[in-house]
Amino acid sequence: MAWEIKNDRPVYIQLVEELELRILNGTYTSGTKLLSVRDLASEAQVNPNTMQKALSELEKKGLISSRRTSGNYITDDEKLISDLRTELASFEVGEFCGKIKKLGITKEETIELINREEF
Amino acid sequence: MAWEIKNDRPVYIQLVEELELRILNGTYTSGTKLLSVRDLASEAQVNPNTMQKALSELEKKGLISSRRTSGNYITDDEKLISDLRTELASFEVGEFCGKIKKLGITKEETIELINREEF
DNA sequence: TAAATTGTATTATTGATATAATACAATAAT
DNA sequence: ATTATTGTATTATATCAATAATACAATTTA
Repeated sequence: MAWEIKNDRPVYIQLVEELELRILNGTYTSGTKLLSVRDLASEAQVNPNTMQKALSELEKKGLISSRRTSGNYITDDEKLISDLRTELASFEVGEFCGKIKKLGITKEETIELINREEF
Repeated sequence: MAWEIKNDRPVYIQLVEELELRILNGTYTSGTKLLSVRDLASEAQVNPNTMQKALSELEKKGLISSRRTSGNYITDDEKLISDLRTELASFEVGEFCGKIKKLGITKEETIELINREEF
């Protein structure tokens, strides 16, 4: 799977975002085991330490749980996942509309632009 | 005017974005003189060196021109401003739709969410 | 003319981030 | 029982970003 890591922001932040996205959109199935730190790091072509940092952030959010010698597991709390997905969507909409509004684009123009996009 | 600088990304990048936004949306009038580096830095509560770095980025883009002992002037090329505004709007729409799509939100849901926003 | 303001450059210091290279104890796998 | 794998921790190095503190020449302002 594609890991598009850029140089414009801290790598570990981008890893957190990508991992979270994959949990929220179901790419990583609730309750299942994740690849190991080293394998994930290899896949994303980053240092294992950096991936470890990202995973520890995800554990803080309750999205994964790390079992010492077994691996990292996606949470089985599907309501948490669903709620966070809704929350993230709302956040993105708010951020986007804030930017667009500041540019002086109207709501109608915005919807027109979105209608031209492929989904 | 409000300068909302956060810690999540390089400060000078955020300054470039805010300055560019103000030029594109007309807050800073085409052809007029800008505040001095020091005054802008004071207003945004950042180091003058950081503001200077942001201004030099804007000059690269052609949005301002610096005159040695006189000050920084907003470009009088209104077509450039208009074009960049359209370009930025398209970019934001594309980025937003990409994120929303990855979350598994449909176009209809997205438009519904936007309709609830204030503009 | 004298003083203040301008953009710009320089040097130094600090903190955050990323990578590298190991290391270890506990458990899983063979 | 032995080996391999796991998350985790440590130490070191390099780079970028931000701030601080000046400095200077040219020009504008008083």
